[in-house]
Amino acid sequence: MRLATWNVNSLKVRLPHLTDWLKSAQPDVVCLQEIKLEDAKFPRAELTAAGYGAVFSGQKTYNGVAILARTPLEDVQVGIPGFVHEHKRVIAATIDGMRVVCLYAPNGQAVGSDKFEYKLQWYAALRGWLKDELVRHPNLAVLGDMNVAPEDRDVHDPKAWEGQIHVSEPERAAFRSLLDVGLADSFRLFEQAEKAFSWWDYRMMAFRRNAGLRIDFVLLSQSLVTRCTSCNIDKAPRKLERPSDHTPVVVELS
DNA sequence: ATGGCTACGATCCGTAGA
Repeated sequence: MRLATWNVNSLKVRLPHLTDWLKSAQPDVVCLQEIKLEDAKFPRAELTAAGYGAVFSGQKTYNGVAILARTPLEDVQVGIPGFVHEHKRVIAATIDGMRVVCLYAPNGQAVGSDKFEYKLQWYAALRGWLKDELVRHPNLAVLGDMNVAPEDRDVHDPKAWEGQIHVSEPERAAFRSLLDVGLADSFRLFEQAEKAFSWWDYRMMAFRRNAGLRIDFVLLSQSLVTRCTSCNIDKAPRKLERPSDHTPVVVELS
């Protein structure tokens, strides 16, 4: 079974990239972030033609998440229970007996800003919910754009980024709190090349310089860790014309 | 040199992203 996450930065613009990628990468489940469209404009027909069912929670202009799957998506939940979700950042569904959670974490803008505080509150609520989800669903996969680079090796220039948004200690502690409840960063279960990132700024030729961050993740519960045989970042879509600034992260489960 | 792209919805610039 192949699971993937991809922040597409507008599903409307990236739909051709996505359908091409589904054909070549052949994932069974795909979590999408920043689809940036209202539910009424979700391209259901195109994805059905590609062989995927979908559940989604969208809004105009900003945010929006979706889960695509080749098999039925059941027990769909939108948002974190008890947390006001005026931003569409969370959707979960059960697929083949596995609970799949798709996340788009708040950006946070700048350390100390109101948006930063919101990001930390969102993470605290998320941690509490995932702790309960792990009890209910031993087979739990949490995929998405977490907007945190958890360690210095996930940052192209740790000195330049020190203390900045995405790498500040409160954000890293928030990310680690997800691991503490019983999830593993699947990417680090395996030997990986140095300077492996999942996002590069559109500016400053950042992709060409590999000036990126690793902020997109597939987190797995212990029972799924034992089935995980690989985790890879697929840089190919970032080389296309008009790419998303993020690339897919792909996990194989036996 | 704090900008530099990109997407969006509103116009022909502002907001947001990371």
